[in-house]
Amino acid sequence: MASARDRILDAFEELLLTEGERAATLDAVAARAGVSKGGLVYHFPSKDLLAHGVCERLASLAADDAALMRSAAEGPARFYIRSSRYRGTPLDRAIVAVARLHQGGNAEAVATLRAVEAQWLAILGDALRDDDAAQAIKLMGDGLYYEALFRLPTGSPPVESDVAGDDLELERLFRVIDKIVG
Amino acid sequence: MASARDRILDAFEELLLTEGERAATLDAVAARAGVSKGGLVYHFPSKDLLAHGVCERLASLAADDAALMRSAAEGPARFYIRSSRYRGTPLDRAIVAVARLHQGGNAEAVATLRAVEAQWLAILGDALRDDDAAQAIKLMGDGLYYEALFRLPTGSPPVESDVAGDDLELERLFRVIDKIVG
DNA sequence: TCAACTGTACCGACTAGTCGGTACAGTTAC
DNA sequence: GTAACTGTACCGACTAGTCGGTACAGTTGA
Repeated sequence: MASARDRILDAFEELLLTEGERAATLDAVAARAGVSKGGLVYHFPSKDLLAHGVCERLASLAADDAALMRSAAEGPARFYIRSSRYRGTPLDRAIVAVARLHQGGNAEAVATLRAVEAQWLAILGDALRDDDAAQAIKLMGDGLYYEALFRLPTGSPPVESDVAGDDLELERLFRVIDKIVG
Repeated sequence: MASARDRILDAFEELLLTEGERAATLDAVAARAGVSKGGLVYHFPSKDLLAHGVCERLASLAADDAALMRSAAEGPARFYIRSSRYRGTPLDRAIVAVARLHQGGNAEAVATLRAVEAQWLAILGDALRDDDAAQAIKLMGDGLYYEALFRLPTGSPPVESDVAGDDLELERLFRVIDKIVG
């Protein structure tokens, strides 16, 4: 079993994803993590520190992802679009969780997301050597996340979408991207 | 002076935009609208009905916008990208307000936004006769809104951005779009 | 014509419940 | 013996919604 600290962060993320920021109360997080409220507070003395934990996790996962993106065989643009589709990876979950925190007015969440996105845009710009194309592709990726943000929340099933159909959609987007960068 | 009902809806939108969903409490809305809480409740007996008022307003503004988009001289694609940049128009404000309501778990908000977006995608598809290009352009527009959603909130200045610079960015996006639809 | 009444618009104090956070005594595992 | 908890009781701030009341323009009927 994962450490209590990790289970608490997982539970917080999960609640942010599936129930929204308002429902992610300390009591609810403790219950889902299988610890008492006292136990939660032992690890995270305030809710801000809990949010900080999720932001840290995002920053770390995003740094790993950036490294993969730079060295991806298919190139950063395809890699970026591919990974912009919500797939429930740890990085996906962290991004959406932090986006929800931002909606709740958490300042660190905005800064963290901005840093992550700036990094992506920089990698796209470096690889494509065309700032306009990089910006356009970045926007398409943002759009995919925006869609995910609206498909996910409030008690719906955990989004186990049609993978074959999604791959088709991805191929279509790749063809459009080829027109942009070509 | 606008009717109390309209002032209340304006105040609710404004608070959703600038302070976020959590801060848009009944007391705060009443104070900003210049009515008492009792007066607010007279017009909107529950918070859900207040949200319903904003959703109705969005649906109406979006219908007007769809008509303009269909008959735009520059074509629906350029019109869509142009209007996807946040400019603080009544439609912009209504969209962001409803997006924030969605984050707060309001079911009607999701449905309203989905309907509006489906309409846009349909218009793009009809005009371009290319579903892939339509989807890509739709994503770019979503991405622009996603950016706006993250630039706006939590006590920041009301976003009066550099119009000349933005127009340049728009021209660059248009050139990318020409590659897609060409 | 004027008293009685109706409906609309609004005020502000209050209530019941929720949430973040505190406090602390006791338990378990290494 | 100490770190990592559990369980419970509590507090203060805040929030949605309630409720009794006010003001006043317009209508009705003798």
